[in-house]
Amino acid sequence: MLVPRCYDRMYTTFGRHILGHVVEVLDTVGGPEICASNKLSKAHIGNFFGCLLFPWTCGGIRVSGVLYPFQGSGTLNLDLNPQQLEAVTTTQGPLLVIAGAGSGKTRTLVYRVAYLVEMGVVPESILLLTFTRRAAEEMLERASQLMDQRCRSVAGGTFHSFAYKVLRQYSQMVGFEGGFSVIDRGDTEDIIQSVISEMKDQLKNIRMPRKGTISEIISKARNLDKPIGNVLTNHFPHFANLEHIIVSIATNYNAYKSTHKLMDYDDLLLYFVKMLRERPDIREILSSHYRYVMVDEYQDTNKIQAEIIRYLCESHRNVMVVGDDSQAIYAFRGANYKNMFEFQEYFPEAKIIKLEENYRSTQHILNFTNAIMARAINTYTKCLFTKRVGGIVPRLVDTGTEPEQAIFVCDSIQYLMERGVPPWEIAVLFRASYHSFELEAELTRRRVPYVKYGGFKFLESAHIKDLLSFFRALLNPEDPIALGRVLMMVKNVGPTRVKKIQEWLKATKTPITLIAQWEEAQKARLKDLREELESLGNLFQELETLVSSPDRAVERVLDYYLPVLKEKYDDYPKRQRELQELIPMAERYNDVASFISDLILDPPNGNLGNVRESEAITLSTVHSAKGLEWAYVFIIWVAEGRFPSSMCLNDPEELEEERRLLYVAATRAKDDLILTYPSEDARKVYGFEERYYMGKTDGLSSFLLGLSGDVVHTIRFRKGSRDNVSLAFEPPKRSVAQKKPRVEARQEFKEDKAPEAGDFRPGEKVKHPAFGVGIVSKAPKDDKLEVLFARYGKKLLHLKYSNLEKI
DNA sequence: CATCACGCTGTTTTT
DNA sequence: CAGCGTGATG
Repeated sequence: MLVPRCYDRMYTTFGRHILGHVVEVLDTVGGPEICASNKLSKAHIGNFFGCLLFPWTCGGIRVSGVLYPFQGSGTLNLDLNPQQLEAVTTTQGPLLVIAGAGSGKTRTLVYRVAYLVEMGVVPESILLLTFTRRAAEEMLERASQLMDQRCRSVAGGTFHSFAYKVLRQYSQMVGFEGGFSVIDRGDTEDIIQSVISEMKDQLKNIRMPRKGTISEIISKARNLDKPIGNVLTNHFPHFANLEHIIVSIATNYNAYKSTHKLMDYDDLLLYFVKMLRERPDIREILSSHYRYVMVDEYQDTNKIQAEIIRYLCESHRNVMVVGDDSQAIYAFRGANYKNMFEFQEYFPEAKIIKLEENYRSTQHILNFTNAIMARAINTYTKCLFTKRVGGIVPRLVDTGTEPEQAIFVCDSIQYLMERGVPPWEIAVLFRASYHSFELEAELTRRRVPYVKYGGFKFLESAHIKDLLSFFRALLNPEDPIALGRVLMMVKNVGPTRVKKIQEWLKATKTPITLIAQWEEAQKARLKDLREELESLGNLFQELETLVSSPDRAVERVLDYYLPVLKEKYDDYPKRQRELQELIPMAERYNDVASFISDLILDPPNGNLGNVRESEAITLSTVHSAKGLEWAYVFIIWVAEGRFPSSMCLNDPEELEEERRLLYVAATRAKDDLILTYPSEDARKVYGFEERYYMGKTDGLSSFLLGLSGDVVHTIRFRKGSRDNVSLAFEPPKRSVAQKKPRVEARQEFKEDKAPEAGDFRPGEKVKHPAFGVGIVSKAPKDDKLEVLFARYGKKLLHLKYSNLEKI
């Protein structure tokens, strides 16, 4: 007997797999014993619409071996809600999806890819544009698990990587006949530096902004599609008097790039859109190739990206954009969340779908985030709600000083891990990368492994740039910056000789391999120099034979470079290890050029491979945490001047973005959210801080002032009182007396023996130190076990980390 | 001509 | 604290 109310939850299970689970369908009604089960086959299901009807003809399903008769399946959270389903199945025409935090946006995109393929759309004609390439890869991976391997052929990536791909194909159309190389921000700054030194007679006695600031100004002007003067008055008023100088630096910078066949990140988009504007024929080719376009994180696209989308969809108008205006956090680099609303102007026939049910966080957390956003100046398009009950009210912890903040967070993390919370469910978020330095030191002292995301770039460290410049110089002999960097590594070669050598190379058209023939190096006095140049020439000669085996090329460069590295840095062992990480990365490529361009378009995150990710907690800037989630989230430094950043306090628009940033941070939390700030004067701790924050009031972030006690609980923490940590995590009603035996019981259990996989079977009742009583819902696999808890919902637990007890 | 030691300065977020 | 320019030294 079928229970009809389950229909709306079941009708979306259209594949053999639901998010990686093997699904079997039970033919008859009744208990597990009498259910005959059929493995779902393609034939059985037919197509998606066959699936829609499917539940009417069966008695229940079995998911990865666990039985879900229809009577109890209402809690099964593996499918789509009606809005998500509508977004998935609306494939024709423009579609705007406004998707709140944790509303299953990614799942919707994944299902939509799978659905399109299921409906017979050629995978190569689907284009999925995302914010990072990792996001695209993960979505396509999940879609492949849902459907089949065809989903891997879907075109996906960032706007920048897509632009690169297209521009390489049509490079002659944009005036780059022999192709081009992509440069990162570091290269940009190097070029600006050299442009400035060329212009230095014009610039004497002028106090110039730093090169990083100049490149920021130029980039912002281009991304906003506004003149430099405009950007200066709006964002850098103190440099407004330098307008004509910066404009001419920009002109020279652009000229430099085109003569040397270089494109920066902005160029990729700008040349792409320029080509689309001017060439209806190419528009038509692309538009007929990519028949279905999807864009994720649409609130963080800029005007140029929106224009690119319009051109790409010109003829078919099958475009779905997904975004959330309340999570727009990239205005500083020219993003324009108004694209979300302007979409309807260009696509008036667009269907609009809102996803407002949050599946991630507890209601307590949403109460908090809603309260933060309720005080925003702008009004946003949705309000989140959840069916998740239980959990605990977010805490705001005043930790006194910064060292105590680090101690509190470390104590808390250790407290949680001792109680079985796996490290990958814990994250510490902060506004700016350097905010975590103190915490990192404390974690290192206590040997708590962590992975840090955001801030410092692997690619920007000097040794990596050194290494890459060999390949740059190899691939693009017209790139004097890269070659210059290489030459500077040679002993007794400084800026002057670099310049002379480059001029000589150019004048005599000598290939780099014969660099040792440089006239001046023939002098007997400079024998050492000539030998150095000879070995450099040999290196390049060998590299030319290795262009199609990047891993061997990296090894060869390392042979040459490691001695230089040892000379240059005291901490060379660490740097050497990082460099060697590049070898396995290079192995995946067939040629050096694609290895290098991929590295630049999708730079790897900071710490590579030093810790096993499964052992490590996460530290991340809020920007880098976008789209991710953890059970326990700490947000540190919620202090005025840090979060919001002191740089944004004067501008209401920027302050508004800071607020959204805090919203993004808080909505990463599934079960528990803890905010911390040092209320006392932390300035005395660091001389450096003292100067910077002089005259500013630290103290609590204005975003958190005057929140009601229902929304957040305030706690004081001072060093040396670990009780405070338990206070922060345990409901106040529970007495200390009750708490103690629990801990002892756990220790006894530990002495016993570690639980084995075979000890737990689906359906058994277990007790978890932090989550309480639950029922095993999925058999152990790879030491992992899924348990359904009354208060916390489904949890994937690691047997090694969670002290589970059978009861 | 390269290199080193010194002191000053400005601190965000990223494809 | 690091990245920069400056001036002294080899």
